[in-house]
Amino acid sequence: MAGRTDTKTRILDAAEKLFAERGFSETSLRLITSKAEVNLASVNYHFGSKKELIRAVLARYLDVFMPTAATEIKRLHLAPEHASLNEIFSALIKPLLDLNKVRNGGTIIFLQLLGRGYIESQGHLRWFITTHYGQHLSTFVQAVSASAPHIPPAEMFWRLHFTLGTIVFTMASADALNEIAASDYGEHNNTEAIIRKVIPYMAAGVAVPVTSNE
Amino acid sequence: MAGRTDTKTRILDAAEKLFAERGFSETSLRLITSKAEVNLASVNYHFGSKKELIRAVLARYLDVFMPTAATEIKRLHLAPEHASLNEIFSALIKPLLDLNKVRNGGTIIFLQLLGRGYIESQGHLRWFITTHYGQHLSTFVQAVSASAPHIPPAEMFWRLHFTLGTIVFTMASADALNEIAASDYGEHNNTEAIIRKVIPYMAAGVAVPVTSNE
DNA sequence: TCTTAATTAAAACACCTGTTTAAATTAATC
DNA sequence: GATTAATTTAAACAGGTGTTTTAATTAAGA
Repeated sequence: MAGRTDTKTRILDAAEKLFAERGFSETSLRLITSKAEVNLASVNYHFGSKKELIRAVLARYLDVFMPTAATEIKRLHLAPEHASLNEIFSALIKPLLDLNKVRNGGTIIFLQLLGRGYIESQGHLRWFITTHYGQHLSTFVQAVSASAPHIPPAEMFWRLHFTLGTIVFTMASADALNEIAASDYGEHNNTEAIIRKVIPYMAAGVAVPVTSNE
Repeated sequence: MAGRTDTKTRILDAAEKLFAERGFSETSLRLITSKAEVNLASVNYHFGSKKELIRAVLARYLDVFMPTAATEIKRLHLAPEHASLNEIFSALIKPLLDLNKVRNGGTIIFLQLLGRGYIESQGHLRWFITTHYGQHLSTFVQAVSASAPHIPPAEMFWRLHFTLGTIVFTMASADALNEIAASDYGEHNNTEAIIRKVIPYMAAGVAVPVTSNE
């Protein structure tokens, strides 16, 4: 290995921030490399293509988040009583907030990347995540299902995606919403506060009894 | 007026479909005009710019949806008893499904456009909607607040945006989710079925008591 | 019908995109 | 210290973008 050994890291750091706040296709390699203060061609040299850079950015977070999240969920399973939905969702708070230790603003960056990826990539990210982290994912789904046994699997499938939409859309607009909330209600929430607001909302929605609509 | 009088309409029809399924920045004017079978320059001639075309596409739906939605909400207010959250949200079903009469697949196109707009436009759409349709919007917010008086205004602000995220993200991924649901659970849902699934979820989340998290 | 205005059409414009090339430079190995 | 490999650099490439221009065509008004 040679050269300033952190060129790859500089690119990843600059890219994830820009991707999170403006989206993948709205972020050019020239913008990334100028913010990272590296040469344009270094992206293709180190990552091969922009698409693979996007994958690398996401993987750097998923590789940290997924295992620790799954561990937390399994820890809940060991408890004598079944955990409540609120507890299960809350078990994700620590893994999420730990991403702030990995990098400044890591939590919200990760959630924003997730949202951008789901919406922009037309299913590619969904496929990538389920094939690479399917084990961890089903641990989570099983825990939720066990905690809300009155919800049939197909209905649970939809509700968990509602949940994903709730958190991901919220985080994508978090900055804008926070500004409005601050000026209209004098509130000032950080990422953790927003997560703690959204969990009861999601838990209630996931568990609400299925009714044949009037 | 002269020429094939429906050039503007042809552009709008082609644009909204492409915008909804691939996003605004991923859709080029050349793709739009080729699908619409009109000349490239006609977009700038009739709309001035791509940005104004986007606005026109959204306005064509909002101008139909917003008034009828507000009318439905007001009708609920006239009832002797306060409407439940489920009833309020359900009051939006008819205005939404009526968009299918305006154009084939109008309902899902509108919701997808809304989601794309909120996420891609970095607050521009939010500003546009609140300034142009603020009256209708606050009618809705008031109805919801009256139906869940135990939720403080600031909390309600957040929960209604959670709700927006839920529906909008769901619709943006509706096609992909439907495919998975069909292959994994043998389900086949149309737009209305998904809307009817999501309403109880949202209503439960909006109304859940506020708790100081453990 | 003739004239004027509105619309359509083809081409070019200026700029931005991701990627590749080939030379210069830096680091590692013998 | 010489040689080899890894990395960085500047430049060019090929293609796509929204927009503008200029001329041809079509419709409308006198």
